[in-house]
Amino acid sequence: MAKTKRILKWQRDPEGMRLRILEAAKAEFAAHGLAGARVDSIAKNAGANKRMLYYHVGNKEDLYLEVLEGAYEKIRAEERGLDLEHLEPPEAIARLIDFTWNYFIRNPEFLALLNTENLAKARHLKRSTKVKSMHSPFVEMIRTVVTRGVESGDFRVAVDPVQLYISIAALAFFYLSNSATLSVIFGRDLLSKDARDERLEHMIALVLAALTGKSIAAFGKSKAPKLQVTAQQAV
Amino acid sequence: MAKTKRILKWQRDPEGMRLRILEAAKAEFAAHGLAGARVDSIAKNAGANKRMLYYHVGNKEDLYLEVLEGAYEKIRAEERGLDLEHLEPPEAIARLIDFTWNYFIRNPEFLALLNTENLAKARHLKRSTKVKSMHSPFVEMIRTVVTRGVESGDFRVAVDPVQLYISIAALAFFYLSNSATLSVIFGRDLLSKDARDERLEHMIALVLAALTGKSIAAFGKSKAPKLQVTAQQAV
DNA sequence: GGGGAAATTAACCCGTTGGATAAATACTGT
DNA sequence: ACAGTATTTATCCAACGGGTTAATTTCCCC
Repeated sequence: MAKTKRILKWQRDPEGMRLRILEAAKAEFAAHGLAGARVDSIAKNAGANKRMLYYHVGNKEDLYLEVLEGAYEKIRAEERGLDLEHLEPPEAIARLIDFTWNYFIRNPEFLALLNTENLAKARHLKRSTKVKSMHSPFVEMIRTVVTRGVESGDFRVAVDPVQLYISIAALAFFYLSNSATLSVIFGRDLLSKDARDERLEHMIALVLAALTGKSIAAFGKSKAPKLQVTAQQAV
Repeated sequence: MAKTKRILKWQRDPEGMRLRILEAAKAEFAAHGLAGARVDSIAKNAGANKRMLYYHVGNKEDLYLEVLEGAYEKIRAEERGLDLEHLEPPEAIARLIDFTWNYFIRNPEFLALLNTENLAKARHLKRSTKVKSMHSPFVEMIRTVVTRGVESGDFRVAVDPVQLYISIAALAFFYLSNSATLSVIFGRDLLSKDARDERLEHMIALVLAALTGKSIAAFGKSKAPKLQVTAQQAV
């Protein structure tokens, strides 16, 4: 064992390399869009060589699609863990809003990637086999909550779960995705802690007030637990 | 006057040329983003040549900023014509939603441009002198409506007009801007006539139900006048 | 311990793109 | 008719950017 300790110029690590490439690609595509992303920049940030991208994943568009699919998989996986079934319907909706909001805050690249894909008119997503099947379970989950809410008398309406989900996503997504321009226009920092707390309360109050028709004093799951907010104050 | 009828190879039309350039640039930036836009393509679609872009406007980024400023000016101008002052507050809100929705539908490039600018973290907008001042009047207009609504008893809450405006814009913007990916995911065509009508009703019902706490049978300004919708059905 | 596939590097290729320049030509108001 | 302005045509170019080729290194299995 008295071998000469060879100095390795590099180590083999295909899985790790692949992950680093996808991570760097996600950041690059999110920061600059598909057209603005630079393959060389991805390689460098992955601590790799441009050749590696093509070796492990494929060309720029393959890379992009894989990043996009990964992003969808990630949020759907977390959504599955939400477990809204055994919450009171209003609480379940509040939790859904809270989760969506915080997921978007924690994963700003997700927003940028979706915008990029929509600029491309979902051209890549349409080609994806993985993504299409991932969503129906989640819609059913929301439908169940709404149905339970109507039966229990908590909700006065049977909302289309797709409309409801889109609205919840919209309230969070637009605010965060467009915070840069909105902050300039309104002359406020919309991403400050206070502004974010205020927004979350506003969204929950808006949706729950519409669904229940009541003021919502103690739905609890708000990220600002100190403030006991009523719909009167917070919509 | 027996002049030779000269055959003109081209006409002078600096203003027209400038407009065509900006129009073509708007389409190009909206379709491909800032990085994806091609200066040569803009020139061709403007019926001009590349030299003219630089002669009349400037480089690519100057061109982009001018397009962006023009887009903001246009929507603010139309908003000023909304004239919400002498409507009943709930009707005023419904009209605002209706207008916002239809403006976005009529001007899809506006949505794409905003997304592009947010991808750039509002880098260009921050440099713009024109845009910053254009917005406060509009917020005041909404504040007035809300205040009137609270005083008249129509609204049970004094909403922050900025939050309200962002929410209204969000409900419309996200749906339309992301319609490509959402349509794939939910397996529906979200841009069909029926789907659009349904969405508009949903948005109005959601916001007005939250503000008024009542069912909203006849707020009238909906684009689907045949359907007399109650909040019960439409949220 | 060595052969060979797998992983990685380094170097190169070549079309594209934004931008600049020069010169010629045509138009239009005065 | 003239002068200044608008427009075209032609060309250039340097940087960039996606993609490829060939050589090199590593490491696993026999």
